[in-house]
Amino acid sequence: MITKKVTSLEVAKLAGVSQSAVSRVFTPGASVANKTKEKVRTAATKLGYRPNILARSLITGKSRIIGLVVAHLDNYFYPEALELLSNALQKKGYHVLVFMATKTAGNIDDIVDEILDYQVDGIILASVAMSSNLASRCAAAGVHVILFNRTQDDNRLSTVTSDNFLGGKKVARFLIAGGHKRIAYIAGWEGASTQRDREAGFVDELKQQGRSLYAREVGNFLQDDARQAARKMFTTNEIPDAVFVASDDMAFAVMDVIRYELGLIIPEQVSVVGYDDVPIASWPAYDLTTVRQPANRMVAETVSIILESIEDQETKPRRIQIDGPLIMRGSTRISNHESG
Amino acid sequence: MITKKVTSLEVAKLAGVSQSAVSRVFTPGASVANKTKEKVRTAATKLGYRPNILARSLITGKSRIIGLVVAHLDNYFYPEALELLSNALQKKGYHVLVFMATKTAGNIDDIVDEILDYQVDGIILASVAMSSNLASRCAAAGVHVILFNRTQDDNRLSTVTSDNFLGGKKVARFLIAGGHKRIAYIAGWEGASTQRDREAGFVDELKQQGRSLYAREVGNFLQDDARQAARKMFTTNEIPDAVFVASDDMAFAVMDVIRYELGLIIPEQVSVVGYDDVPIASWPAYDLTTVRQPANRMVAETVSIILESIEDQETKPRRIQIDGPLIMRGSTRISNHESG
DNA sequence: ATTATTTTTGCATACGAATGCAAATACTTC
DNA sequence: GAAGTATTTGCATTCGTATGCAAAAATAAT
Repeated sequence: MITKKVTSLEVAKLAGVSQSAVSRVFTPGASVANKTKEKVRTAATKLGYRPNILARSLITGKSRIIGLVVAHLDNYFYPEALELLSNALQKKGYHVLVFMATKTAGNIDDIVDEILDYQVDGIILASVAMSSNLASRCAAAGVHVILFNRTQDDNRLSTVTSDNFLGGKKVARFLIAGGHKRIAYIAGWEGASTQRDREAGFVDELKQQGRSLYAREVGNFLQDDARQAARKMFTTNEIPDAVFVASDDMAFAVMDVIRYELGLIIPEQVSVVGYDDVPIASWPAYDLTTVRQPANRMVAETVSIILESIEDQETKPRRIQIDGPLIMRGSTRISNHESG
Repeated sequence: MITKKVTSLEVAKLAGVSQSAVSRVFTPGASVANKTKEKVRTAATKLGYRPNILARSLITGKSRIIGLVVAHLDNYFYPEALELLSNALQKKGYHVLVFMATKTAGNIDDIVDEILDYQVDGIILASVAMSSNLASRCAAAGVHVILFNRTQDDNRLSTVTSDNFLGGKKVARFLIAGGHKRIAYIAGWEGASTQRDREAGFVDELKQQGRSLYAREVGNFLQDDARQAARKMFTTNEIPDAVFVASDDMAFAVMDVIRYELGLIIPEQVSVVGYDDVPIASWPAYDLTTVRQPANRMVAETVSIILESIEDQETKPRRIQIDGPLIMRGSTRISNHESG
């Protein structure tokens, strides 16, 4: 197998022009006569020439690569977000270099170091936090960092999330209006800002209405932990009549335990609410009431922030919160008058 | 924001050595005295120096980037595979540049062209085919291409799949042994080799046992189409008593239609079998009998093929088929003696 | 101590494309 | 047709790192 990379020089030779001319033809906005553009184009297609992005990056300092760190691909929200992100960036001529954050915490910094090695134009951290020391290094390298679906108190980072606090409030309001008396919560991983904000909003609204949490367990955004939490929560004397689960993914596991292990009826005996509105939530088997995270709008914001920051290095970090509606489905009863 | 990239030259200056020395310190296997290695290392960490992978690639011709084209991230099998792939390659010092194949066919070639622009060391196409013309170009560029979960008659391409034909046979054998009389099939997209092989194996085994398909519809690997197919298939006079659905993802949609739209009982009235064994298949709400595609082994093979082909350009393409077990769960009845 | 051998080092160049600059060409305008 | 302006073009250099080669230094052998 003969590795034959066609270079601009060969094209130049064939077209009878200089290498610079070839480069200019492939550089939008450069000064080239139509005549030579023609010659170069035909020579290029004849040889199958395409500019070497890596070589170009070396000069321009722009690689058209965006680094994406993602964990939890097992939670449906992230594949969806990844697909949207990749597509949106692709349309703008950028591409996504993927880095998996392994579950064991603490290695994010190493990963970001690896990312920087590739001279990426920007970094997106999906549901992952970074050390402030590393944030400095990124800033020094001129690489804009965006947290997707997570916030962090560092004003060098942009963040894009849904309005988790408000989302939590909406759920509380809805459950109270539905006549629920014993309202419980199954938390996500407590280190996550999304978890904290959802719970804060939820509890805040309960308090405003003179209520408080009837029960609380931690599911860590993991299905196994969520199942454990559900077992514990629903094998007490007087079980909750409603539970807000911090993510859809956990909510499915909780519903399965409630129905198939404990034989309880949803929503008659227990209402369940999730968060995310992943596609499965609308499947009839779950038909889960949940707060939608508008992935498309979150992605759109993320992309626009990142492109802006690439074009204008002086862009200030932004913090976007996108409101998402409560999607009412069959996993919750509206009022307890019939069943209570 | 001052973009300050640290170069090997600056490190060299600080360490009091030549640029080559610095380079050698970061090139495994190069000849450097321990003393200078020390000096360079400390100077490097002091300045926060890390080699520029892009510049390195220009020289070595190796980018340590693997291009991955993926469609159908909405089918759980692919996020899982992506995670495994990315992790495995990460461990070997490679990274994955992701390209989404939009549903509209035909543009794969353009995408692969874009990939080649990044001077990738290899290309993985997940559930996607390519034109033979493009296969030639990749071969010419010295880039090894691997089809993941798809085959194609082109001996320049490596392919890694599960043994779909055998998988189909296993399902047929199992359904017949379970006493099913009216056995139906809901196909995936007919352009996909996986679909064809699964169906071929399934029908082949039926034939061997003197049976034939009782009904057949096409679901195109899409949930919407699968729902339509199910509605059509199960609103006839005498409905099938078993249906093999070409993917788990479609099978879930089919089960939902069967249960919640048509009010039929699974498995008493209909047995359902899927293909893939995605995580959801084991959730109690579905508890789906299915053929496991061993994603981890498929990924391991893929990675080993690609690394091998990078190290040794003369590697011949390989075609791997991995056997996967039939996972028996509650969506199928074992024998019809009780219910029939 | 001297020579032979191995290891280490720096020099210079290369990778492939982009770009400032000045020369060359094309186009206006009178 | 000459002078002036605008557009194209090529030359030479640059980006940051790797590497063949020969000189230098360190080590081994005698």
